[in-house]
Amino acid sequence: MKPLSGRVTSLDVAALAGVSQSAVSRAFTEGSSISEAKRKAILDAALKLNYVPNSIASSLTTRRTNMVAVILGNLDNPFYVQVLKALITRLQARGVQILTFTVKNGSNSDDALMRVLRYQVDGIILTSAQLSTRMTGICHDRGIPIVLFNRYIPGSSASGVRCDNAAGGRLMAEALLGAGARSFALLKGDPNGTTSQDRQRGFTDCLLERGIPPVDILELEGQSTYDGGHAATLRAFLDERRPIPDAIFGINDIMAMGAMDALRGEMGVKIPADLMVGGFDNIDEADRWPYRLTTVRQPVDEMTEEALNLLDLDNPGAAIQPGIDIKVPGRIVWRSTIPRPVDL
Amino acid sequence: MKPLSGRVTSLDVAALAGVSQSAVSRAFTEGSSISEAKRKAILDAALKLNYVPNSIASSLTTRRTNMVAVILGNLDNPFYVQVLKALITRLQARGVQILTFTVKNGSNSDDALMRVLRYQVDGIILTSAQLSTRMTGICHDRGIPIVLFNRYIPGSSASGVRCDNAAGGRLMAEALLGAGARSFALLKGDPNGTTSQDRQRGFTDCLLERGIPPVDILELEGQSTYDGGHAATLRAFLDERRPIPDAIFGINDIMAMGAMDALRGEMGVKIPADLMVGGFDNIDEADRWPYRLTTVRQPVDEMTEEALNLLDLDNPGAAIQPGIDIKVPGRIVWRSTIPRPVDL
DNA sequence: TTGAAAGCGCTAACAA
DNA sequence: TTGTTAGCGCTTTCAA
Repeated sequence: MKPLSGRVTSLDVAALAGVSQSAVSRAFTEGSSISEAKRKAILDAALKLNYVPNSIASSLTTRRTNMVAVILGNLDNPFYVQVLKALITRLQARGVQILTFTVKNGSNSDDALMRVLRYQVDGIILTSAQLSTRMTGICHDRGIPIVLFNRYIPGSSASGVRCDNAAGGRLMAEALLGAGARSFALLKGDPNGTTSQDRQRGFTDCLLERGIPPVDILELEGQSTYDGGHAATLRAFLDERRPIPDAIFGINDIMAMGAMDALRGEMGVKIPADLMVGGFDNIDEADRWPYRLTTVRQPVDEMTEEALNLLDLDNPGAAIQPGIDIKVPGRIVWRSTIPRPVDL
Repeated sequence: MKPLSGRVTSLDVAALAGVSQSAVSRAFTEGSSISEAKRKAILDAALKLNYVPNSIASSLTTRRTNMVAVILGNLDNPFYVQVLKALITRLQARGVQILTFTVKNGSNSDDALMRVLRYQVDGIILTSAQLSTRMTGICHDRGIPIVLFNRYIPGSSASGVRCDNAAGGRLMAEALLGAGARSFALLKGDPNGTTSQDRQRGFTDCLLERGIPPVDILELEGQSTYDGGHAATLRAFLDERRPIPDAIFGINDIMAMGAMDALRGEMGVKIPADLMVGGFDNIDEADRWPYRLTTVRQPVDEMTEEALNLLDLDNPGAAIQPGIDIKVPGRIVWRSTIPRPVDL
């Protein structure tokens, strides 16, 4: 009895093993009551027929797909690759499948969300873009937990985890001030992202509080990308011939790296001698020889862990908690782009 | 009639719109015969109820999930991130969902494949690891096309796309010879990957043919990672004090970058004055100021395009073609780690 | 163009 | 511990 072309179902296995179809189902379900002998016979038959249980079919009855959607903005930023990796690792370990989506940064994720909903995912992790209240509503009605990663929707009840971005921005301001900087450039990121906004705000607020006049904080649009950071730096200091400040803060590492390459590669600026630079994220590249970037570390592992906790995949039925907003603190990783204060 | 908690089905919509359930199904199916009036009424009702069609349920009857599995080895290599990005973009544009998997490099992907098969994916793209003939068989029996990306299984009938890695290796050997190199180091990658093997073979074969004695080709194990390339370089030239050769070829860019950082950062070697370096892949980072790496470009767009063609998602029923193996040529991208021959 | 009815492959009561 | 039976939410004949 060779496996016929196409599909082998539990019925085929049942027939070969001489049991009922439900017995087959039980043999493949953890903790189902079935005798060892029968299970073994069924597994044998299944192997012989190359039977693979159909999760799609079982999802229909169990109302669980064991799939989670991960919606990402920007895979050009290594930080989010790192996040994706961490999520995949954790989710895979739990036997959960990952439906991956990308959404252009700043654009609305409603479409992506709608498509994902059709697949009856058990949960959604969103690292990108806007989320309409209508969508939050739909997910809520359907009992699908949705977790925002490094993002929050002001006034929404969606849960999320994020780095304490504002505090991180302040940390960097303090670090730079402590190292003696008095004039600054701020490489800003995606204007729609709360993440960028918070870091920027924390940074400038702190500077202002410490008496730095607004004129001494030059704001540059870096688009959150390497190329954006590179281009903005060139434009400001080469094309527009603005004076080089004491320090530049890239709202994320990848922009800071773009700035560094522009500064050193095209303008011969020495870092940190001529100018200090600070980043945010602590991506792997920040530790490499060309950069050795002092930055604010985001604890990816803790953050992804918390995100999955919020998803609470083990408690399907559980009423979705109203907007829990977890803020994980970042901390400075000292490397060589900012002289470290000796007072430690 | 507010949307009840939980699930709204086509039946609910049918009730509200005053039509049969099958009419609702038709309203949501392209090219189904249904009157415009009815369709509009149904769509209205659906909107009112926040109805989202259940793809899981429809997959059961149509036998198509519109999901494709992408199995990846190594997201630490930016090249594969680029591949993933390209695949996501293309697949998403066609309305296909992506089930993402990672498999430890060199390990067997059977488990991942089995899990994926349960989800009745319409196709599989595999960039990683081994693939047992049993698995190829199962996929074949079930009519699931499987495409190997930059990999092939010698003697298997699985289709695939790859860069002409051997030819690329030769290209680099020629480039280095042309620039005057006579002694070499070869940073090898994953010993189980055909990709690495082919590049290495092409490289050494060419060198040998051109009269370079084997003693002048030092082989280093770089594990296909930045850290691996970095460490192997340090070990060979710093710890073991081997003489620095004229040139080093990193089987992929990320290893070459690791080597460059080790050479310049820890040993003060000048590139290309003291030693030339060649890479393979042409990842974005290779073009950046600290590296400006001369490398063999893999045409990611063409390759992913071809991969999807092989998948042939539009012809579900079509008998799976027997092992088509597409080889796309790479070409040298000249930058500054190898002096460019003037004879052009 | 429409609706009724029969499944798709599985799980989950319910009896035995 | 088992088998029987009734769905899960949809698509798809088949008649009307």
